[in-house]
Amino acid sequence: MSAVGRGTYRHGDLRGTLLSAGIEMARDGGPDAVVLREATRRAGVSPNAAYRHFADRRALLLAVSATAQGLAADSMEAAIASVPDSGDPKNDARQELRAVGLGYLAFAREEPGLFRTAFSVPDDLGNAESPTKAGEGGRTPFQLLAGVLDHLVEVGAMPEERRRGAELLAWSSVHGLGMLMIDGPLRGLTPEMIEEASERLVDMVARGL
Amino acid sequence: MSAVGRGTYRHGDLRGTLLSAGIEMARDGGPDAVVLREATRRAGVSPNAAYRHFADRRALLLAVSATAQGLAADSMEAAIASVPDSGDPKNDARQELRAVGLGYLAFAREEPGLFRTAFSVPDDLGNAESPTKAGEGGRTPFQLLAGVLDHLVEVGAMPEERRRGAELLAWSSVHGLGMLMIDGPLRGLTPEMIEEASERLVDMVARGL
DNA sequence: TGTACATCAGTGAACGCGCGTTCACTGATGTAC
DNA sequence: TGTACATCAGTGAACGCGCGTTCACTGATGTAC
Repeated sequence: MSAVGRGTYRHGDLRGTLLSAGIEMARDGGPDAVVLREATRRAGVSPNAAYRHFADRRALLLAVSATAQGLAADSMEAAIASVPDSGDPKNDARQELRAVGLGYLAFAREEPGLFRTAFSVPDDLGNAESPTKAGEGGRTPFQLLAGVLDHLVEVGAMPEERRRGAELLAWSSVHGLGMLMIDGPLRGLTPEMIEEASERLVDMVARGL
Repeated sequence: MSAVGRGTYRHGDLRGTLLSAGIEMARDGGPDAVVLREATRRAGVSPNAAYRHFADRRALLLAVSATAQGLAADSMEAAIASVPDSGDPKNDARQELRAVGLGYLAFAREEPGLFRTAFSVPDDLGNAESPTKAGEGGRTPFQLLAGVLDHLVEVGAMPEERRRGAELLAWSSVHGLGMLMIDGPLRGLTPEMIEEASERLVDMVARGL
C-alpha cells in the first residue's frame, strides 16, 4: 500500500478536503468567499499546510472553479437526459439545445455562488475542455454545448456555415441572464418571471442561431 | 452665496471628489477596487470624512455604480446617433437595436472595470430608470434599450405580442458576451474575434426577438 | 528481522498589510441680534 | 456694523479584524540495508 494509494500522507487527503471546503465557501458566497485560511480552519489544519497542495490562494480558487464547472456540467447533462425522444431528429436536436441552456440557467438559479465561481473566474477558452472541469459524464459544459450544436448540424436543423463560433453566441445569451439575475439588476425577479425569461431566451437563441 | 451654492462646506465638493475617486478605482479594478479609505486618501482628506457624505462603503459603491451606468448610456447613445438614416423606417429601427447592443459591448471592451461596476453590483430592476443612472442624454441604459424596442414595434418591425419582457432577452445576450470576454473564459479572445462575435450576437438577437 | 535513516506532510509563530468604522474633538464659516 | 453664537465639515487616534504568505521546525511514516 503506497502513500499515493491511500491518498495523502498523514491527513488522509488534505488536498481533497481543502477543495471541498473551498466548494462550500464558494457555494455560500461566490469566488471572493474562497478564503485559504478558512479552508485550512475547516480542515482542522494549520494555515500554511495548504501550501503543500496549492501554490497559493489563486491555485485553490482555480481548482474550486474547475470543480464548480463540473457540477454545472452535471446540471446540464441531467437536463439533456430528460428530453423525451419525439421520433423527429430535428426536433430532438432543438430540444437538446434548449435543455443545455435551461440546465445552465437552473444551475445559476440553484447554485448562484458556485455558478459565479465557475464562470466569473478569469480563465482561458483554451482550458474549456480540461478534464478537471468535466462532470460525472466526463464532459465539460463547453463540450456539452458544442455537442448539441454539432448534433443540430448533423440532423440538418442548423446550416453548417453558421456552426462556427455558435458556442459563443448561445453561451453569451444564457450566461448573461444568469449573471443579471444573480448579481445584477434582475436580482429581484420572481421565480416565475425567471422561469419565463429562461424559456423565452432559449427559444430566442434557437430561432436566432 | 450660500453654502449649497458653492458646493460643500470647506472642501468645496467632497462628495463629488470621492465619487470621482471611486470611478477611477472602479475603472482600474472593478467594484472590489472601490475602497473607501483609498477614496479619502485621493481626496486628501481623513478616512472618516467620507461618512459625512456616504452612509458606508456600500453607499459609495452604489453611487459609483450609478455613475458608471450613466457612462454606459453615453456609449450606447453615441452608437445610436451614428446610425445613418436609410429612409427605410423598419431597417432604421433594426439598426438602432443593433447599435444599442454594440454600444453596450463597446463600453464593456473599453471600460471593463466600469462595466462590471455598473452591471455586477446587486440592484433592483425597479431602480433601472433612476436619473442617477442616466447619461448626458438624460436616459439610462435600460431606457435606451426600451426605447429602441418600442420603436421597432411602432414601425412594425416587431410583433407587439413579443414586446413585453423583450428587454430582458436582448440585455441578457449582450451582457453575457460582455461578462465572458472581460471576466470569464472568453478573456483571451482577440479584438477581431470579439468584434465578430459582437456583430453576430446582435444579429442573432435581432433575428430571434 | 531489526535498525538507522531519509522523506516530507503538517506545525507554531510571526510578518506586514489594509480594511471599514467609531469616538470625542475642533475650528472655519454663516447668521442672528 | 460688531459681536456672540450655532452649525457641521473635516480631524486625529484608535478599534478589531482577517487576510495571504514565509520561516525554521518536528515527528510519523515508509524504506534500505
